[in-house]
Amino acid sequence: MTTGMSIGAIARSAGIAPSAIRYYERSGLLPKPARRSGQRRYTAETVGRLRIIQVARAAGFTITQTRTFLSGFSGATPPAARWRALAAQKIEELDLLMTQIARMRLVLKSSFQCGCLRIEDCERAILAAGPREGDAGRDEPCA
Amino acid sequence: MTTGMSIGAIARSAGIAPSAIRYYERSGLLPKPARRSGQRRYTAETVGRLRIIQVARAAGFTITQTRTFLSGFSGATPPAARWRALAAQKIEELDLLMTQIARMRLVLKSSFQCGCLRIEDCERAILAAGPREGDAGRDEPCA
DNA sequence: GTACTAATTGAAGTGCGGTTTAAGTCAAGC
DNA sequence: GCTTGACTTAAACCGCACTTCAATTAGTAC
Repeated sequence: MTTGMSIGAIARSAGIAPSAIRYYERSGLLPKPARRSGQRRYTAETVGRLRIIQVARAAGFTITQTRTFLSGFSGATPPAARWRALAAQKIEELDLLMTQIARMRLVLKSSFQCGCLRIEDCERAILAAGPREGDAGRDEPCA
Repeated sequence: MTTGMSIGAIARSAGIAPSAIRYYERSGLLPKPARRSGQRRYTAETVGRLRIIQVARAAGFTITQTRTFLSGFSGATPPAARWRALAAQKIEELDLLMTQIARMRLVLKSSFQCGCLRIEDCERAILAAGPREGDAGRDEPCA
């Protein structure tokens, strides 16, 4: 604690490989940490940072987008225009993704509840609102 | 007219590259279509199939998972055990993903509304509901 | 027949997100 | 001193999901 955590320790506590952490550092997602005789020393703060990175990645951010995401918070600077645009665009993407996932979930759920779903039903269920159009409230309970 | 659609036509109408369609065929996501003098001929049905594939991919299914997903509906066969297990597991993944995306969306939204969010606030917001992080299928049997 | 376009193939290439490898450094314990 | 184990680096490698390439063929227009 007083000495800081090694890369192995922080990797274990974040459930991630040391190689990934080095890769994130190389990619500019993590700041270069202090070193003690050549070895990286991290604080607990970095664990939180790693978790955000994991969530961002799981939400579909690329490494580059995640870097922009993180740098949107840099210091006390209010989000720059570039960051704002990215955020707005990403929100739209996330909304679309959410509806698609919701539909996919519905199909998965109903398909192994009723056991009689055919692929044509699936197409209708998933594609009900079209891949682009924001159709409201057409949640079909197939089961 | 009843000659069916060319790969170029179906690619345009699905908003996807012909090369991707051939790749899907190779990967077993699409059945081998009829041929007229060597060239693939598709029906409109395949457009729907392609859309499902796109949604499945967008929801995070790999090609292999998508194949299992599609084959879960094969013929009139009720979903097999393998498919059911995949579906159950995928639903859990999707649920986790949904909550994470919702949080991410919230953070994105609030961050460019108030313009004063710091990264520590972000960590608290995103990580609020606990670090139940998704699996990456990292268990590989050494066979 | 000639030209042009869109299709065909297998093989090789690409970009992403890491992982693995090879060779070496450091601190501790025997 | 020697060994052990966790770390360091650059560079090579990997799997995925496609894309691109090169050479060829089929159909249509003139």
